[in-house]
Amino acid sequence: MIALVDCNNFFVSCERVLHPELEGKPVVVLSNNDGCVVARSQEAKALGIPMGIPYFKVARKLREEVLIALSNNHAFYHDVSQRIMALIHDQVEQQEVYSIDECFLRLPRSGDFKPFARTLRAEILQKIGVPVSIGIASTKTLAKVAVYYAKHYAGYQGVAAIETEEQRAKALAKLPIEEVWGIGRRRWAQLKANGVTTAADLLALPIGLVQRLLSVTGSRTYRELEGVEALPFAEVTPRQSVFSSRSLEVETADMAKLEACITLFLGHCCRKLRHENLYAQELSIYLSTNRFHPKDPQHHELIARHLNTPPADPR
DNA sequence: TATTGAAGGACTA
DNA sequence: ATCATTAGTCCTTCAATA
Repeated sequence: MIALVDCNNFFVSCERVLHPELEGKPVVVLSNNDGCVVARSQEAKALGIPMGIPYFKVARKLREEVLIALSNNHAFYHDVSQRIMALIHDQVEQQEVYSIDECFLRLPRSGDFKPFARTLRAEILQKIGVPVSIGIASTKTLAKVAVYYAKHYAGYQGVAAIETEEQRAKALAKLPIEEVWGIGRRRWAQLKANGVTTAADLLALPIGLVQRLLSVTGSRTYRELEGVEALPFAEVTPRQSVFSSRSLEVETADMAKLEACITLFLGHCCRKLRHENLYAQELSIYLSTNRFHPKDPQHHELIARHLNTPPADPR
């Protein structure tokens, strides 16, 4: 069996560890340049604040003190994440850290998993102060489904399991297709056009059609929803690339400014590489115009160079 | 004909 | 009218190369 531990509103929960007075209040955390909302507390979601909304659109609510906005403190969130992951790691055979706020756990084939999950959840809350939701099922994708129920129905108290065929059928019949892991905007539209609105509807399609419509990844999702593992469980996921990028505050065509940015970002990437003892095989640089102004002339360019001898120094 | 590489895109948190 | 993240993975397509 597989469990998924998913931190609730992670960035906001981290801020609440430092500022307990934010508990119960509508809080959002902003992106790097305070450009848009990247995390929302339950209360902020209830106010109808969408994910990714630009700062200026919530500015009025902030002035009226209906909503609290915080700048993001990524180094701290990273630290909290590492403490949570380490705490969990000590209690399971296998752990795959999937993102800053989620990890998959490999559990024995059979057993009574819910008491374990409830205890783990309580321990993370008590020792670190971050509330988590835990989903248990036979595949990663079904564990995601279970987490969806753990988060959306208070009755589950943060822990939901799909352990029987009846539970699986019921969970999938009620799950909107767009909530399925791996179904994004594009695939949602394609499925809707084929009359699919729930996860159960997807399984009712012939696999051939799913293969044609959604290709390799879609077929994997299909099998995973059936309860057959189609995604690898990877304890170590070697990093493939490091990145550094920013949206510039003002548009510029000034080559000197762009060069300065690129030098800065390159230095940042090199620091990351050194920190993790990695070597670069390829260097790519991209530049993009503001794609949110579609009427302006657009230009998107990526250049890539293979590096024969991995450079030891950014200069 | 099979493999490789670049470009582009979908998706995720 | 404003603003509009950042970092990452994997897959597909198509053309060039062996």
